[in-house]
Amino acid sequence: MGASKKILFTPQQNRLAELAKALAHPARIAILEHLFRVNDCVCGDIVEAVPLAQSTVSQHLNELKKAGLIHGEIEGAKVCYALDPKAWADIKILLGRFLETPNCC
Amino acid sequence: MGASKKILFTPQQNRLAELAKALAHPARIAILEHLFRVNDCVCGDIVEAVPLAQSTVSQHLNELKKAGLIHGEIEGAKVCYALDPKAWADIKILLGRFLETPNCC
DNA sequence: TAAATTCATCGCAATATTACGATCAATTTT
DNA sequence: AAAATTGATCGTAATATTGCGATGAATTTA
Repeated sequence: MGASKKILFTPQQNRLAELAKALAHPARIAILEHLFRVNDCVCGDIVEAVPLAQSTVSQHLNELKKAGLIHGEIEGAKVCYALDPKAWADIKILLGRFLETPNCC
Repeated sequence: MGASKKILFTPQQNRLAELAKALAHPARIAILEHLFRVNDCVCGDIVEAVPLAQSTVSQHLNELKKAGLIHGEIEGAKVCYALDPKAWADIKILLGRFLETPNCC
């Protein structure tokens, strides 16, 4: 075994875990921070902003896309990546609600 | 290769990724939600709240411990798990600051 | 003391992630 | 048209994660 057992959890729990997973790598944090800074539509200079090989960065971009956090638009030979406002609102609500639950022992 | 290259990123980026990683599994979300609900010091009934084997739950608890989000205190034969208020404040600030960065394209 | 409970850890297997170089298709530039 | 740029994808390899049963150490209960 070793496959994650999504069936056993609620959609909310799975979605929250999925969003967290998208943030669970410093390179992806760095990519998102870069997209924050350059809030104009930014293209593949992301590769230069992250100290990893081009193919690796491409994979990380794909994971962010799969989670719905960003989307890329083809613009000639380049691709324009941008944050997805809808998904971003989503993550704010879900994570916000999660973090603000009254806690503690 | 395959090892994560922490050296290449800032401590903040690594810590944020580490915290996100701790949340990146529905079972761990479920465990934390359970600890939220039972805000009295709760003991190992966590296993019953999560539909996985005891050994697996124990591993997830250990990952939450490693990230500093919870800590367990031995109380006789049982162990009392509770949220760590300090780490929780930490995650709120780091994730909050991250999520509230002005965005978007 | 013997049996039961509680929870961590070990050993194992399956799968996922991380990373890179090489390559490919598409588009630009020369 | 030929060369260069851009960025996705493939192949490969190392390592991490997920999950379970079995076992073990400690404590409780009978």
